[in-house]
Amino acid sequence: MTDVTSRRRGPYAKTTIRRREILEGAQEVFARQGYSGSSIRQIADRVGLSESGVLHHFDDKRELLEAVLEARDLEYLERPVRSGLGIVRENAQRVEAVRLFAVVSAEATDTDHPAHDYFVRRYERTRGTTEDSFSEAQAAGAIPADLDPALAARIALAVMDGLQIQWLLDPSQDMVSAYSYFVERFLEWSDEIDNQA
Amino acid sequence: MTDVTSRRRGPYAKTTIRRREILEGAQEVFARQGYSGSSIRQIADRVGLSESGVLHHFDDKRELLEAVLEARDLEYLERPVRSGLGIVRENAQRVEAVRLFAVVSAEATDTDHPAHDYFVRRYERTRGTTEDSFSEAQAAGAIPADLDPALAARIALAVMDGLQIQWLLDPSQDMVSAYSYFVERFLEWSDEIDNQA
DNA sequence: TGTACATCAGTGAACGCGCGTTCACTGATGTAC
DNA sequence: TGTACATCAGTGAACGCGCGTTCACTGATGTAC
Repeated sequence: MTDVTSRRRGPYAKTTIRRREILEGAQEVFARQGYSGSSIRQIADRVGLSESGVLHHFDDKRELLEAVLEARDLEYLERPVRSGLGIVRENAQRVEAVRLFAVVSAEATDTDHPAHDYFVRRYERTRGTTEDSFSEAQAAGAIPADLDPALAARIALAVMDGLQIQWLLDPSQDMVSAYSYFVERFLEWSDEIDNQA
Repeated sequence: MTDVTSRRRGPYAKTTIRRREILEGAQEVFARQGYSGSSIRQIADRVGLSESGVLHHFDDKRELLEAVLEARDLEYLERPVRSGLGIVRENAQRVEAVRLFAVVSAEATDTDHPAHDYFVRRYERTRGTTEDSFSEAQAAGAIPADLDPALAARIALAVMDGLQIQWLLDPSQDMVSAYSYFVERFLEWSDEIDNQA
């Protein structure tokens, strides 16, 4: 912590930049081809490094995937709490991130997949926070009081994920208007309020 | 057709059975690990054949995937037209088929994937038939007349796909009750009617 | 009912290739003095 | 301000392995006669 370990040099200034570059390249490759369909070679080429150059910064392929997912998650957490529609609007501008989660989460339904536990936990967490938002919205009178917050949360997340796959297969499909329509009819929530959940 | 080509011997009786066995094994493997994550070796082991034994019946890996998807689709088409809820109920008993489509369709969002065109076409078709069902249901007064059939179709399919991913990640999640709740609130459709779309 | 033989089902060895990972190395960087 | 040197970033060769696919083959099957 202080001088005891001050013999350790610590990374150079370039390191942070390089790691970020590698993570960006890895995300693009993983997003397109999934984990098992991607190779370190492809990622290295994209960043302009050798394979061992990449492995100098990340111990192995698995750690690279975990770092990519973690980085994307942190980016999400940094932002203010948004409505579901706000998230969909944002996602519509970020194909790469959407593709990453859609492709890798489907791949990760296999219990042997390196990111299986990660996605199980992630869905639990997302379901929980969405349910809480719905409960709060009910208390505020923004959505119907008789709506089951737990079921509604699962359904709303399902709509998001499902629309994303449709959109990735056919980019001309408009995710935002479809989700907006769902919010109107299912949550009986006008576009203007658009604050939570 | 008749005697002109009668010199051709045609496959043995065993062939049909073997091909089916291979397709079943291939489906299980593809469903778990996707296309690029699976190997012919894994499939051959499951059926009790050598790699070249499998390739005697199917020219290459790509053709094997196409045959698996086609066989699954034919199976679906053989059945009578069912309600969305009926499909979900059926799917809840067939993890393997659900997993196959969920995993491979996500992988196939990449335009270079061998099944990309297949899934693009499949979604178009499914969207179309679902929309038609909704229109008919509206004419019959079974669902609200002011519902947009096209948007509702996309949303209903999205709910199915999204719930499937949640279910695959956590098998304790009940797809049927969640979809049933969606149908009640979104289509304002009581469980009893349960006939079309 | 018997037999010849074309075509089938399936094997095992071999191929070239890309994979993830290791290792010894070279040069750059920054710190301690 | 200068210098020694530990630690860094990154390379290139090598590894063992599994991959999809080919090919020549062996034996089983079924048909024609």
